[in-house]
This record gives sequence, C-alpha cells and structure tokens, in this order.
Amino acid sequence: MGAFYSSEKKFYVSVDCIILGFKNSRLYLLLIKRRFQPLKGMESLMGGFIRPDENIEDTVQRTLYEYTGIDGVYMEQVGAYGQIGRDTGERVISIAYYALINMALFDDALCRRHHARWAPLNDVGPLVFDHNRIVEDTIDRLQRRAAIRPIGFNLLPEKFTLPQLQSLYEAIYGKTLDKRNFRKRMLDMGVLEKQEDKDKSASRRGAYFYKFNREKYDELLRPGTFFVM
Amino acid sequence: MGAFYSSEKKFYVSVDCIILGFKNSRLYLLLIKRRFQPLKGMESLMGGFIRPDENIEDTVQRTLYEYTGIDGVYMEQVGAYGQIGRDTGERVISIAYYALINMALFDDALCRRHHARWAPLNDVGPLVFDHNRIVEDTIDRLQRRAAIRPIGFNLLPEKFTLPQLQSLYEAIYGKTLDKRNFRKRMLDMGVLEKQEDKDKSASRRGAYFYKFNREKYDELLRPGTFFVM
DNA sequence: GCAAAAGTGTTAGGTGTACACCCATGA
DNA sequence: TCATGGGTGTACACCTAACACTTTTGC
Repeated sequence: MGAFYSSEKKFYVSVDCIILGFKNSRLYLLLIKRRFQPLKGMESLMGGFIRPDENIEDTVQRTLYEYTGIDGVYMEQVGAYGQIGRDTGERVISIAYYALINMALFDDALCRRHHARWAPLNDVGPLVFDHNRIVEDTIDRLQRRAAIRPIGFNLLPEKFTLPQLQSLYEAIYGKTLDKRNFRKRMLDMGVLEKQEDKDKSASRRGAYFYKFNREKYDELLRPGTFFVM
Repeated sequence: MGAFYSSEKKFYVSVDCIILGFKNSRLYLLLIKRRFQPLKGMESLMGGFIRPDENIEDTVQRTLYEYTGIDGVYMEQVGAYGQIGRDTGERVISIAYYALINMALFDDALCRRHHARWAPLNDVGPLVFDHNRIVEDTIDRLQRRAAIRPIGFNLLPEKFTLPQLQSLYEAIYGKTLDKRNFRKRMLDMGVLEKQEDKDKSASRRGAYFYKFNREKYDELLRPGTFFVM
C-alpha cells in the first residue's frame, strides 16, 4: 500500500458550496469576499479543500457549518469542475454541491465574521474563476430536481403558508404561477398538513400554516413527478 | 505561484467511463478485467488517472480512444465519487462520465487486447469498488436525460429504422412501448429524415431507414421535453 | 400461401391551464 | 368602510394511452 498508483500525479481537490436561502419571496445566494490571493477581495462561493480523513460530503458539511452555523443541511452534488486554469492560482479540481438552508436558522454573526453576504440570486455580480457557471448549472439542476422531488421545503421553516410555498416555486422557476392551480396540485398530493394557526404577518386575514409530512410522501412510493411546471 | 495552497493535501483523481453500446435491441456495457492490484482480475469500468496537462474531459476522451478506438464520443458527466476506501488501494477521487457509442465503429481488436467484453446491461455482475453504484446512477441519469434531449441517436448508426429506434428507447427505459404512439411522436417532432432505402436485415418487408437531422432539432429552440415516457 | 415484421388512425379519458369573484381582518 | 392579501370551482383544449388490422415479401 502506498505504491499502487505512485507513478500518477496528485491534485488539490476542493468543494464549492452554492448555499441557497429563501426570504421575502426571493432566493438568495451566500457569497464571501475571497480572503487570499489570487483574486483576493472578489466575490466567491464558499469553498474548502478536501482533507485526507474526509469524505467529500464531510468537507461540504464542515464548510457549511463553518459559514452558516447550520448542521445536517440538505445538499446535492452538482458536478466536478476541473478545467486547467479555472483556478488562476494552481490547478484545483472542485466538486460543487448546492445546499438549501432555512434562513431562519442562519447565524448572522458568522456571516459578518466571514464578510459574507446574501446576494439576491438574480442579481449576482461577477464571481471568481468559473463560479458564475457553477451557479448557472446549479439553478438548472435545482429546477429539474424540484420538479420531481419535494426538496423546496428545505428552504422554508417547518411551518409555512401556501402563499409562501407558491412564491418559493415562483422564485425557483422564475415565473408566476396560477394560484388556484398551484394550491390544487399541492393539496391534492396529500403531503401537506394544515395547521390550526395562521401566519398573520403578511396580511390582515392571515394564511393557514402547513407542514410538510415526509412520512406520507415516503408512502407515495416515489412517483416520477412531484410538481410539474 | 506554486505556494498558494501549499498547506493542503493532494489526491489522485481519475475518471471512470461508463461506455454504453446498443445492439440487437439490448444495451451493453464495456467492461475490462482489472490488470493490476488490488482486485486484479475482477471486472471494472474503464478508467484512467487525470494528467496535469489534461482537462477532465480530455482524460475521458483519451481513455475512450484507448479502449474503443473511437474519437469525439458523446459523453456526459455523472458525478464525482470520493468516499474514503472506495478504492481499496489508495484514496482515489474519481469523476464518472458515461459515453454513448455507435458499436458499429467499435474496434474489436482493441477490445481483445484489453481483455474487454461487452456485458448486457441487465446482466452485469459484481464490479470493483463502487462501480456497480456508478452504473446505477448512470442509468438513472441516462433515462432522465434521454427524455429531454435527443441523445439516443449517439447509440445508433447514422441510418437507422424506426423499429430499431423504438427498441433502443425500450432498452433505456426497460419497458415496452406502443408502436403507433411511438412512431407518431417521433415523426411529429419533425427531426427525422426518411431515406429512400430500407433495412431488409430484420424482416422480409424491410423497414425504411431514417436519419436524425440535428439542424432541424437545433431550430426547435430546445423544448423542455424531447420524448416523454 | 404463409410466416414475420412493418406500417397505419381513432377515440375516450385524463391532465394542464386559463380565468374572476368573495372572504376575513385590522386599521 | 376599505384596502389587502387569502381562499375557492369550472370549462375547455390538449395530450396521453389504449387498441387491431392490413401490407409487404422471401421462402
């Protein structure tokens, strides 16, 4: 052991995290100012190098925890990015993951400490290296994924209203949806549990809270589509 | 340069190629017997280590050429696999790509030289490391992808018949399709060009050849779905 | 003439989509 | 009482899916 592949070259391998949150009907992307050369000061995704004792997803969770203070976050791999010269410092092969977080649990103090900011997703400026491309690929993937699996709930608090849920899907797909059709579909799936109480923060009348019932969803034996646009 | 990330560890990074072919109404997967320890002799996907002067996709194309003699192959990334211990030799992070090849162009001599064989996809035995898992993920991805983009044609000769095309989709989705509905849909898309000649190898009557017209497809401004199951 | 695969239309049911008004409430 | 957002049902168009017989031709 130790000599099997010894004629081969090794590479730096990092993860890049596309951390998405949802607030006030908009999707946000957590960005930091890069703290070291090259391109110090330019905006960048969160990232970290993989350590020998870590699985890739461990690195992601560690990085997420470091920047957001949140644990056990929903995440999914977007893909590996390894073009020569993508990192203008040295060659780094990076594996991108997007993470969907409930912004209510987010630790703002950590945010300030890292000089991080939540950028509205549709107003993201130039990022270092190929990070803009990675973000594009992420949205593409999120759209496809959210259409077949109920992953959007990871962006919401445990209790949410149907108007909130609708505005989330509208933000993900970048278009407005018909209220009646949306509600009908969501409720017909039978995985939402209506609560007794209402959210009165957005209107005088108030909107009923709902909870996503994962058990019921799991019983549905994974239909091909969750929500079609 | 050269010192930016020097406190970080480096890793072996390889690519694994899931090479798929189609013949006699079945999908086949190209496998080799592993030539070196550990697990020498066990069946494995094609793979190769990334070299410092190669983009990831260059490594894939090089590996494909080496094992199949084919150039400019259609391929797509499946994802990165980097669990500790996945390679029982040393830690290797591998990036998997599937490739769709036209078996008619395949070089059988190379196949024999590498002790490779085409295994029917639904009859693949145990493979080294996590390669079975990678193959599963590939099929999943292929199914989703083939439903929205006309990638299946990469598995066929330039000229093919509708019965052939149908049996290809049946192989990809593992279920039989209605002949009339299939033909109607395919022809209604308007991207198939009927040829004058027929393939008489599969029946006395013969089936007309068709060609896929990429230009026409490109004009279609990329509809959301290509072929829905 | 017969076996074997190629080719061809119609219909019923279901699904997506468009659309407008009343309700509840706090100020 | 009024302004604001929450909540509700229907009709039509379109698409999907089911279904059976005729044609061609080599042997």
